[in-house]
Amino acid sequence: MPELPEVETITRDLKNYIVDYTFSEIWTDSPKQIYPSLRVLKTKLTGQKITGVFRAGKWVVIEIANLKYLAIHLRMSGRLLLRKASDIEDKYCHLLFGLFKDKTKKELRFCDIRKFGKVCYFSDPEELKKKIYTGLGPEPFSKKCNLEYFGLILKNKANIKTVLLDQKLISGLGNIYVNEALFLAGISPIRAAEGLQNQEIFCLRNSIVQVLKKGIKYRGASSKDRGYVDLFGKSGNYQSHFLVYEKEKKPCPKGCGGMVKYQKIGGRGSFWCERCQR
DNA sequence: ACCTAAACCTGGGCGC
DNA sequence: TGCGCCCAGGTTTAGG
Repeated sequence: MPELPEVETITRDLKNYIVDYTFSEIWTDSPKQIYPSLRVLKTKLTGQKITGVFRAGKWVVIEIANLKYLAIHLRMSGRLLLRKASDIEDKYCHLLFGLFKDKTKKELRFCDIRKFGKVCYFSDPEELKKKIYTGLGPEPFSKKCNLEYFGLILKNKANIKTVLLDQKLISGLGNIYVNEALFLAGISPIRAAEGLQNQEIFCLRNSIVQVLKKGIKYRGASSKDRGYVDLFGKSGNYQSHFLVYEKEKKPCPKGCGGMVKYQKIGGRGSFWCERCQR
């Protein structure tokens, strides 16, 4: 259930803790989640050094010596945990990478109750581009994601919420942060994107940047038992700052006297205040 | 071309 | 205690 801030938190920690480590043994009990195969992963990664880690939308990308890549998508229930080899087993661990640097050993464990997550090996930057970046719109914090671009993607008959969740148009937003951003911007999730005024587009863009930054500041949202935790198994704290998400029937935090409404929109749970969000 | 629903999976929580 | 049903923050695919 990780969205941009959760993936960003994991990525930053990975960058600090696994760069310069070398892959040793690799184990899985869920080969379906691996692209192209466990065999390729073992052949191509064993003995290779990690040179960098970065995020692309909701993907964690681990860069390996000679421009090879390991791209990981956590989908709904995926977790990445960095453990000592001697640490007790993690529940629902389906893929495990042994790592070492000099005499220090670690384990990068990919855990995933629902097995929706994906771990992909790409043999060059071209393949990474083709398989990952082609499906991703610009990063919300990037220069490319300016007002002009927002105006462009919002020329869309679909409702605003569906547009913002579309990774091809803008990458990294998920259900939580869209709910929160629309509340901040005072825009109803059921509005058609194409009906937004310039002032509203301006406000929406600012709100998106604001909620994402706040999400990163609090190291992500861990609102459900089986939800997101960071690389060390620790919960984030953004859920304590939710304004409308999971606040059904609670008073509107703007104090308008209305109540937070819940309804499914495009199959996704949506929370908003009908008085403040038009 | 477009939108919706189902599928991918599992386990926790709820009502009976 | 146990069964059946519903739910989940993501994404893809099948069907209308």
